[in-house]
Amino acid sequence: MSAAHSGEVGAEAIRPPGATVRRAPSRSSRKRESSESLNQNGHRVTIDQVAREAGVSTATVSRVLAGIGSVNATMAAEVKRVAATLGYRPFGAARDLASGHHRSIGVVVPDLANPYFYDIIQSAQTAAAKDGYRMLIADSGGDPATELSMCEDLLSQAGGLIVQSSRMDVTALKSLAAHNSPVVLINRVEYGVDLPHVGVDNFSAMLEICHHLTSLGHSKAVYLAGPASSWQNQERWRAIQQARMMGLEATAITAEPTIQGGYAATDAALVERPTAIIAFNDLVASGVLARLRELGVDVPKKMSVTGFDDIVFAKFTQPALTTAVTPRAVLGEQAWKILKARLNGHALPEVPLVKAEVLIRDSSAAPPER
Amino acid sequence: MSAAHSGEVGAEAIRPPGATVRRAPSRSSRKRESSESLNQNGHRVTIDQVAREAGVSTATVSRVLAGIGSVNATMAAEVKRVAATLGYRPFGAARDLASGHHRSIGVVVPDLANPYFYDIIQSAQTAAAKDGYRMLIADSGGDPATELSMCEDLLSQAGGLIVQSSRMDVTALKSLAAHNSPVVLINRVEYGVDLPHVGVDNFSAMLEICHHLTSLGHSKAVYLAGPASSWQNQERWRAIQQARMMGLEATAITAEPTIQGGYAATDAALVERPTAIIAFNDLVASGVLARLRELGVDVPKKMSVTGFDDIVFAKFTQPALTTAVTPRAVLGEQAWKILKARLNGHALPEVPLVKAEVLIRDSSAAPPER
DNA sequence: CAACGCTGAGTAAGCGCTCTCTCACCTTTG
DNA sequence: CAAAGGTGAGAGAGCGCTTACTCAGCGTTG
Repeated sequence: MSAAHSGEVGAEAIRPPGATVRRAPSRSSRKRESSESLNQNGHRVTIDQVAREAGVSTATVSRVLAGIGSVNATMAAEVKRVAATLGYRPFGAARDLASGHHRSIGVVVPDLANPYFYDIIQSAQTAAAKDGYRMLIADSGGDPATELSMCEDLLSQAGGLIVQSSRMDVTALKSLAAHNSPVVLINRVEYGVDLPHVGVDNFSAMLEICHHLTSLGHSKAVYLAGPASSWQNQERWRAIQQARMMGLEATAITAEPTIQGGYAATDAALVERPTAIIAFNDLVASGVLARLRELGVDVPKKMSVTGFDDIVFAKFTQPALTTAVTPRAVLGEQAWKILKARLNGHALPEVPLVKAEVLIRDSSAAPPER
Repeated sequence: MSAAHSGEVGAEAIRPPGATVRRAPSRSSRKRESSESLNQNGHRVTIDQVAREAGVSTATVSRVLAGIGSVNATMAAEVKRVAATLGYRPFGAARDLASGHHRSIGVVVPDLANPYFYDIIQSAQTAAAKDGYRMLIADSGGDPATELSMCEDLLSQAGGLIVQSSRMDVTALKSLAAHNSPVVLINRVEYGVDLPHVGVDNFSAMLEICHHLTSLGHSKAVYLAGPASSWQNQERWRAIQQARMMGLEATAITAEPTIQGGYAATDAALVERPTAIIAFNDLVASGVLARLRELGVDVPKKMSVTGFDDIVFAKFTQPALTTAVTPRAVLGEQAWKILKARLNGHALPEVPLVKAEVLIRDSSAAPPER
């Protein structure tokens, strides 16, 4: 261990006195480089300035602004006035550091351009905001490799995470769970991974769609499947296979879970000569509808098409889409509820899979007579 | 001013020595309450622990993890190994406080469920992430009153803000500008407010739509207008009025800027007996299309309909929508570019309004013969 | 071979808040 | 009227990092 520098007596004789003191100026010059949240003079307005100006202690300013503890009304008003005049804005990082926890949660989704996620994000954001939390969002691009590092990164900024990670591999999930991270999974149930989750009961909903189809008289369908590794896809496919007992024969063809994906996969689906096409989700179904229109295949007279999710546009496709309504706003709220309990050290609330109601619109009808 | 407490000699005699020292334990017990980012023992893993375990100083750990400065390779490897083993995750707030700036930017939009914003959010997030910034997102619900406080709130957590605030009043904007806040406005040009902005050239694009319509032979149109206070709406309407010189007579009817809004306003538009309906955006146009279909009005034979924005669904409406392609991804990137320059104290890059290309699809054609 | 860079790594001073302690000053009680 | 109990506000110790400053240990030069 080397000798102490400025604290050691002998060293003091060698160095000019006040060497340590001289650091302060260089400090402040460093800060001037960034212009974030600085006032006209290029300095950040701190709580100390407000306190000095208002003639009170920083503790009091803190109390007034946080609205906790009892403070003399006149004093409080003065503090607020000074804070407003100075344009004081608490520096979040300092607050978080002092209080020991972040006031943000992170949300990771595979594709921010997908309308499915926005209802979740919106409701989660609203719910979290009510409890004073902000929301960080990140688009993983659906890449399993970056997903974990993205989560790790967000976890250094956020108190907890809501993760919609259909693809992220189990090892990554386990690593998250192992470090005891406050993470809630959306639409993914993974046995053997100790992470709470919320999700839609995909199985029941898809079974209901199949039932709707068979009761209409369909017996041959094609399932335009989503990503093979996705839990949602697995559940939906499991339901379709189970529907064999109801007399529905189905083959699966994988498609990109997008409009383009549905559009592109339609021709291959037609080769199977089905009377119904069960799409992984509404996006895919929309693509199918567009392609069938091009091909002159009448929906629903010649072909029934079903979607999943009931995104806002499902009602306005031509014809309007028969689909399963996944209550995404509920998912967002539930996710926050669990995360909040987790952050506060409470017992995690038990939340069952959310039921999705099947909405029959105009894209499904009895199959054509043979 | 009252006398100092523990620093005063007289007081020392009264209180037991070491009174202040006793605070430490109560501190740590406070922290145990929150379970965020704590390891199995209920403690946060800090850089000190990593340093001790790896037998180096915290400075070295910091350098290794930040990847700056030169560190002995063996030492670096060991530090990384220890950090991984311990599940060390830097506490973002401490980092931000020490370095003096937040590594997040905030984005405020009036409605997260509006697909218009998806591309902006996605591209801005991607661009910012490349520079090591996270993205905080907030839904103001379009309420002008909450918008400012939401911005203020975010500014205490974020280095800067990207604001899409069609409604926020000028006073609020000025207050933001007055405090020298790093804010970039999207799709709003406000003279007299010293805040940088990026936006689409709504005027030219709408003029081009009008030109398209007049060249087709239309002379009577209805504009289904967006929010009156919105800059975008004002620009678009200004273009339509200018189109009178091209022989296009148009009246404006205000509609909610949603699918439902377009649907609901269609009947009122028809009263004017136009041959074309110019919708504020694609959402409104979709609603119009849905209502016209219900009414049995053939588009485009009996009625032309145009949208604006080219959201992903515009291509798949029936008929496919003629619209102006607003390059939203570009907007997001530009916004970040400006914000970044602002945060780094560089001169703000000059960015002109982005041109929107008009895409003629199937919802517009020559008006019916009289 | 001495004087002089370099380099790599340690030391420790804050960053701007929060919150526990502590005490001065009042208001109740016995 | 003294003792006990409240209550409001100040003091100041950190929170976990980053980074300026410092210096020991070497490799270069003249």
